[in-house]
Amino acid sequence: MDQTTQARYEARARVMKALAHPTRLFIIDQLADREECVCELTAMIGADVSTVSKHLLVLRDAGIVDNDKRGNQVFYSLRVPCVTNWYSCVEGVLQADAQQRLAAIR
Amino acid sequence: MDQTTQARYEARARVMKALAHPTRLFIIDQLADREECVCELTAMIGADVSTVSKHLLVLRDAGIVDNDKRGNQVFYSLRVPCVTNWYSCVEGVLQADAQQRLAAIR
DNA sequence: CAGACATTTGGCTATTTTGCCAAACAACCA
DNA sequence: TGGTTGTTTGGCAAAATAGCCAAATGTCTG
Repeated sequence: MDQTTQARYEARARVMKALAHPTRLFIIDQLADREECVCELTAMIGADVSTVSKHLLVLRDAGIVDNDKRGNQVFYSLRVPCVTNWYSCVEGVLQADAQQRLAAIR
Repeated sequence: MDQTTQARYEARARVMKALAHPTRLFIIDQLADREECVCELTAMIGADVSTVSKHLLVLRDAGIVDNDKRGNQVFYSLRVPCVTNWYSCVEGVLQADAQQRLAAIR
């Protein structure tokens, strides 16, 4: 694998890695409909604000969300909405798994 | 976030996490066309065989690949091909990033 | 300006992930 | 059977991640 190829896969992996956490996937889902402030997301998630803030930073660094400071609060929004399309595929993986486990039992 | 919801996001995150590594993304790409043996993948990747084997185990545990032992060698194949569709979206994230950086320079 | 509210940052520990080596296994071949 | 090839497993050290608390920053309001 040459260096250019390797760099491309590393860039892709950085994006994937940013999404590879339950809390961050939940955030993505919330932002699919509309932007939300950190306070609202924190209330829904039920973790420390600092924890949520760091998750948002990860998503931002990966280029997946944008943020907009308005007055007191900071609103986050999805920059690349297509990430929500992945779910059907992820669910496909999970369902294939479930079916295989069922088949093993029979 | 109730427990059922949390469990769902954790399941999704496990799938995403399995893909969140440059080497494993490369493997997925190779398997998009045809199955490959561990030896061939190892040659292409240029890491220790044991390292490649462990990456394949991660993908297998996540339900993304299947393996088939034939004689001496083990062939891996994609079980859920749709994962390769994500690339266009990931590239979208990366390109949006690049454009934003360009805009910042101007 | 002082206090309240919203968010980020620093720092720390616990946990997970990675990648290599060495060793174990498994299947083939002479 | 003994050696060779292909693959997995165990173990370990280095690096990355996660989540909490405390403290800093920024913004509004009285």
